[in-house]
Amino acid sequence: MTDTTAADDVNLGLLLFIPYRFMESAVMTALREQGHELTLTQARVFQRIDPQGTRMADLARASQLPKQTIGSVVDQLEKSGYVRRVPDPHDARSRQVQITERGDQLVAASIPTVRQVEAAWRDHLGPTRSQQLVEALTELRHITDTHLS
Amino acid sequence: MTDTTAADDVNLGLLLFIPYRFMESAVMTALREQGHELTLTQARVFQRIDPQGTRMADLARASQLPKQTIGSVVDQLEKSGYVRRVPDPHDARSRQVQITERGDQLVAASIPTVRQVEAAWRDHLGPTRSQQLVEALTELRHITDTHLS
DNA sequence: ACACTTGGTCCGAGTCTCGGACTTCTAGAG
DNA sequence: CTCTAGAAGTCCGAGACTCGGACCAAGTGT
Repeated sequence: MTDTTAADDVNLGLLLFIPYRFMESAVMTALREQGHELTLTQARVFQRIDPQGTRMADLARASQLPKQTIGSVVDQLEKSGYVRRVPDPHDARSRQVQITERGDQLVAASIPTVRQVEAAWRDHLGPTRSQQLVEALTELRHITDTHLS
Repeated sequence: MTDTTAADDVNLGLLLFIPYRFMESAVMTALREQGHELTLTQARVFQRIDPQGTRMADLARASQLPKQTIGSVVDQLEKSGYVRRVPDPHDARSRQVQITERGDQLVAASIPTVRQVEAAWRDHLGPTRSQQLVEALTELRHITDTHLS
C-alpha cells in the first residue's frame, strides 16, 4: 500500500477519512437545512444505533469511544428527542438506546444526500471500481468493525 | 451501492468510517504507549499538516472544521510541542502551521502501526482487492479532498 | 457462596465546537 | 491611487465532548 514518505501520499487511514468527511459534511449540511441540529459526535454515535436498538456498552465498542462519552452523547440525543433509553429485557444492568420517531425522520432526512453523494462517486469511479470499493470495504469490515465481534 | 434499509447494510460513508476508526484507534494506542498524548481531534488535524507546513485556513478547509476549532486545536498541539506557528512569507494575514522535530517523532512513531494495520488488511483482502481499494480511494480523493481544490 | 467482570452513572477537569465580533491584510475594480 | 469586499486569524463565551476513577448493581463462573 502507499508509502507515507512522499508529500502527496497519504496512508490508507487518511484515504478512508477524506471521503468519509466529505460525505459527513454533506449530510450534516442537509440535516441542518431541515432543522436537525446534531453535532459531529452525536451523528457519528447515532449512525451506529441499530434499527432494533443498541446497548450503551455496544455503542461504546462500535464507536470506540469511552462509555462516559457515550453516556454524555446519548444524553444529548435523548434531550433532542432522537433516541430513548429503555431497560434491556435480558440484562438488568443494561439500557437499550432506541431510535424514536423523530430519529427515524433524521435517518430519512439523511438518505437523499447519502444517495446523491454515492451516485456522484459512482459516476466518477465508474461501475467497476465502485463495486470493487464497496466489496473491499464490506470485506474489511469483518476484521475492523468492533460491533460485529 | 448499498441500500440503507436493511439492518445489516450500511451506507458507504459508514463503510469508510469503520476501518478508519479501527486504524485510528490502533495508532492512538501505539502513540500513547510511546508517550505521545494527543486527543482524537488533535490527531485528525495534525495528519492534515503537510511536511512543508499548512496555513490555518487550509487546515480548516482540509479537516472541514471551523477556523475557531482549528485555532484551539493548534494551540494545544503547539503547547505540546508538536507544531509551531510561523508567519506566512506571502501573506501577512496568514500563519503557517509547521511540524516541529517532536512532531516528526510523532509521525515516525505512528508509521509502524499504520504499516502493520495495512499489512493485516492486505492479508485479509488479498493483493488484488487491496490494490483496487487504494486505487478507488485515491481516485475518489480528486473529488472529495477539499485540500486539493 | 464467593470472586471477578460487566454495565452504566456520576464527578471533575480539560478539550472541542462554533457563531459573532473585531482587526489586519489582500485582491480587484474603477 | 483609492476604495470596497472578502479573507485570515484571534478572542469571547456558552455549551458539548472527552475520559479516568469511583461507585453501585447485576451477571457469570467456579
